[in-house]
Amino acid sequence: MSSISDQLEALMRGTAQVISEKELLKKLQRGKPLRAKLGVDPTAPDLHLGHAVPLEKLRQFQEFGHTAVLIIGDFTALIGDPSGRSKTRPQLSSEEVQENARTFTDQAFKILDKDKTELRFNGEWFKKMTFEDVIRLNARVTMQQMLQREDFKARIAADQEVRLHEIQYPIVQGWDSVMVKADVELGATDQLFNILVGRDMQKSEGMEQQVVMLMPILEGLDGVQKMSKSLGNYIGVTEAPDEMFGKLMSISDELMGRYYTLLLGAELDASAHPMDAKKQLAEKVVTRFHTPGEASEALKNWEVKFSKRDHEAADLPELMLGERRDLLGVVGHAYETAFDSKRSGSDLRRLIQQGSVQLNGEKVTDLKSEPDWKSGDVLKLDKKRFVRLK
RNA sequence: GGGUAGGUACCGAAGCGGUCAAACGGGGCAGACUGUAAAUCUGCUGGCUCAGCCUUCGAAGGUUCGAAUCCUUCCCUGCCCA
Repeated sequence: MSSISDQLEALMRGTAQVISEKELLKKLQRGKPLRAKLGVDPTAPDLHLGHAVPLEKLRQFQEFGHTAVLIIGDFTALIGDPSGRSKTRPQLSSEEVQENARTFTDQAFKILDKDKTELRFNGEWFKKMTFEDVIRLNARVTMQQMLQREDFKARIAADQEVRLHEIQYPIVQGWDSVMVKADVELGATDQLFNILVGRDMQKSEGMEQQVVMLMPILEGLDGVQKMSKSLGNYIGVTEAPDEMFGKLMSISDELMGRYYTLLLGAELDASAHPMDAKKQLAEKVVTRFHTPGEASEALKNWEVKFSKRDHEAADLPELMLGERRDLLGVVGHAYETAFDSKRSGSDLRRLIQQGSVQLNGEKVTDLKSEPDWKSGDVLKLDKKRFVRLK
């Protein structure tokens, strides 16, 4: 068993802000397992590496014998967290939320130890509330407090709308902390405000206040904006090894350092060649969500496909020709069947005319031509997509 | 409720009767260069049976040879006042 100070040091690692370390120490010294809370909204059905950052921290708590309390915000998702938002989040229907919640938890347990996780849905307590309860809950906070919040302030300053339901969000999230008696609440840095409200709520309930533990926000593939599904700059935890590997390889060197600290909890070895370092990063991350075997397979595949550009040897999706034999038709068919991606005709035309499409390494730009398709031919669609004809 | 400013393509933002599928910027995609990187340069960025045609500028009507641009009604948002 590790000492309290070792534990504290490990828990503090990689955090962006903790309020406060002293409180955390005090709680740890008590020797009782802590209740570490992480709330997630099942707004998007798929988890990505950005979500993985706080989940990893939560797992660390589990490893030290604490209880992970994972709250699925089936109720809060109906509101939509305004954190970091410059506009109102769309509200989801209960059906969508239910559906998302399922896939969400399945994926979260790729990281968390399911047996040591207390899974809660906040609809459990909120759906029972009467309007009177809601009013009373609201009486606990002031308008001024809510307006202190940066997101709201900014929107108000920019003359953008702020809907009343949005200012309910922190109150609701805060109440979660009371209901699950959280000792620590984890979250990304944009959760500071929400989590602090939780502390206030606990205080007014005469409870010991939770420690706020904030994790940095992981930038997406573009290296600028935070990783999010809606921005399309994400790596999903369920993505195939090759896909995941490829995406990781496409990040900038600068971003790679971030990923090292936040995803691997390690420092980037500055002496290594950036590409080697990146390959290692990719391999480690893929291992985490798949298996070591699949990870090294993905590495090999990537090298064959992109470093050596040896598409003969690469493991590519196979394509059965469809009805059409003309270039435009085949390319469209390839996107649809091999990559499940529907593109408009104009889009395909553009791609072809701009020289993205190559047959066995040769650019082919005549839309209507009907090349002599042969089994084994390699057709490049765009930078990342290739198929082999069957 | 009163006053006022607005609603334009993925986003921001021009346009204010024809030359508008709609300037410009961002984003995205592609090409060149590379380490499938970044940066940079270039091109593309509504759809289609693509030298042509069809559908877009909050919605529905109307005026006109012709509307994103004018009129009417409606819907939505900001700001000021109450």
